[in-house]
Amino acid sequence: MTTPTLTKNQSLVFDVLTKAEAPLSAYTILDKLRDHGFRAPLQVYRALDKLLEYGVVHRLESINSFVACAHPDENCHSHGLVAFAICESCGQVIEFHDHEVDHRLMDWLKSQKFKAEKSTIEIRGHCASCAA
Amino acid sequence: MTTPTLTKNQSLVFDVLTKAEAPLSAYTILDKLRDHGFRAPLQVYRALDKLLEYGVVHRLESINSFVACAHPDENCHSHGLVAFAICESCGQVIEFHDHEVDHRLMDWLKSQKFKAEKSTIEIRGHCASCAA
DNA sequence: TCAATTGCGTTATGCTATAACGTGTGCGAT
DNA sequence: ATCGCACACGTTATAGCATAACGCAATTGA
Ligand SMILES: [Zn+2]
Ligand SMILES: [Zn+2]
Ligand SMILES: [Zn+2]
Ligand SMILES: [Zn+2]
Repeated sequence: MTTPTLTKNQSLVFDVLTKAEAPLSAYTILDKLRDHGFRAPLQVYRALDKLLEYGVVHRLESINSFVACAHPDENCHSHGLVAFAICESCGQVIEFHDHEVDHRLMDWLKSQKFKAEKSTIEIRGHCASCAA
Repeated sequence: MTTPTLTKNQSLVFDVLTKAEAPLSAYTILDKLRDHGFRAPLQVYRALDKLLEYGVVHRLESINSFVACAHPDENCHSHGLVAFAICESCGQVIEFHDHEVDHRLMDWLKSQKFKAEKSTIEIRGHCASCAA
C-alpha cells in the first residue's frame, strides 16, 4: 500500500501538480517541465500513469486534467469512491469522499450485477468565492 | 420543456445514436453518416450540442462518447443527477437516477457553498453478461 | 552471466474538439 | 417588399489530447 520511491520524471511531474493551484493538462505539465529536459508528451503521460497507479494523483475526466490527491495520507481511496467539485472560474478543486453515496451507488450496481472497477464523480460549477 | 423539431442533421445523428447498442464517438458517428452527406466533424458536433441541450442525448466524459437518453419521456433529468454504468467489454450503458445520491451530494455541495451546474457520475466495469 | 523488467527518449501518428469564414433560408419589423 | 436578424449549414484549417512503435540503458534476480 505504500508508494514506491518516485523516479526523476515522476517526481518532477508530481511536484508540478502539488504546487499547482488548479488541475493541469498533460501538455501544460509538459510546458512547465521543458526547462528540466522534457521534450515529448509521453514523458508526462508515462509519469502520470504511475502516479495514478500509486493513487497520489487523480485524473479529472471531464476536463482532461490531473490533480494531486488532496488526502495523500488517508488511504481512503482504497475503500471508497472519490468525488470532485470543480470550479469553472478559478479551477479550484475540492476532493471529497462520502460513504453514504458510495454504499448507495454500490448497492445499486450490485442489484444490477454490475462489477464496478473505476468510478468518476465530478461536479462542475462555481466555488463559494467565485459564485459572486 | 418540450423538444423542438429536429433539423435534418440533428435527426440523422439522433437516429444513429438511438440505433446504436453502445456509446459512439463523434468521429464514429461521422463515419456512419458519410453516406448521408456528412463530411466534417463540425456537422456532428453541432448536432450533438443541440441534442445535449435538449436533453435527449448524454455525453459520457470518461470515454469521450455519446449515447441516446434511456429515459426520453421522464423529464427526470431536470430535477436530478444522472449516473451511468458502462461495461468496458460490450459497451452497454445502464442509465440510472437515484434521488438519495442526488440529495446527499447536493447537501454536501451546499455545505461548501458550491454552486453545482453540471455533474458527471460514471462507473466503468463489467455488466452481468460480461462479468463471466 | 544472462534474461527479464522497468524507465527513458524520440518520432510519428491517431483521436477529439473548436476557430473562423462564408452561404443560404426563414421570419418578424419597418 | 426589403431590411435585418437569427439560425442552420458547409468547408478548411488548426488546436488540444493521447498512444504506437522503435531502440537504448540501468536494475534486478536466477
Ligand atoms: Zn485523493
Ligand atoms: Zn472558484
Ligand atoms: Zn437520460
Ligand atoms: Zn458487458
